[in-house]
Amino acid sequence: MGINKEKYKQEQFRIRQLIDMTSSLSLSQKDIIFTLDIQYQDDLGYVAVDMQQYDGIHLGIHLSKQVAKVEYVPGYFAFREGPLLEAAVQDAIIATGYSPTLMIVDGHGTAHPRGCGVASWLGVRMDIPTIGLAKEPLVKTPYKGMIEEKAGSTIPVAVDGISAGYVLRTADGINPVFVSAGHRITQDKALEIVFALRQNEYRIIEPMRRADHAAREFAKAGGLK
DNA sequence: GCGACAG
DNA sequence: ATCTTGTCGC
Repeated sequence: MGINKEKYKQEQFRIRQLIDMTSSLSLSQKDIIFTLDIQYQDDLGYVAVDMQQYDGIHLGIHLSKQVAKVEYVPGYFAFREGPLLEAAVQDAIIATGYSPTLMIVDGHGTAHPRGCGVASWLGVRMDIPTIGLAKEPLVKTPYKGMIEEKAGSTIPVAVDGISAGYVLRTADGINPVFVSAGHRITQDKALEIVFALRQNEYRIIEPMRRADHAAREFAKAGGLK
């Protein structure tokens, strides 16, 4: 079963109009950040929602299993993973009582061919600020040989001449990551927050590493059944 | 037509 | 993303 790309494109264009990337989100030390990651076993997603305060205090991780109903197609990732993330976040809020001031999503926000990656999709759907944080680029942008080796170095990314995020070196001499606004945040603020969350010499920020690890362990345990 | 293609 | 052996380096 292939997906209906035309129908999804229209939905991406519709959501793109609703993206707010001019609001200047300012986080306080006690504001809560949810960082999301999923491990799959076919269409069964093991979702980990890491919860921490901006000051670094870890609040816990909420786990839930969600079923994907759409296949993965590059450029349409949000339609596969978005619904699982939304359900998992709702679960986490109900189960823990914590509500996120900001959510960090494993994937792109505006750094997308049609300016509407999974982080933007989720942010607009839930009307919560989001940041897209990806390990690989989706929109081709030159940065190799251009970005400095030093942690903190950046290269701006543009899609159709519009600012769409940054390539960010999170650790000295290590492959960069790709940061972009999801919703209700500026590109610069998204960059600033991701870099502030980098507390070690790892490429992936701590909350994302925790979510990734937790989802992996969860899938390993759940997958034995 | 060919290659590229978040997770 | 997932599958999977070996290998290099701290």
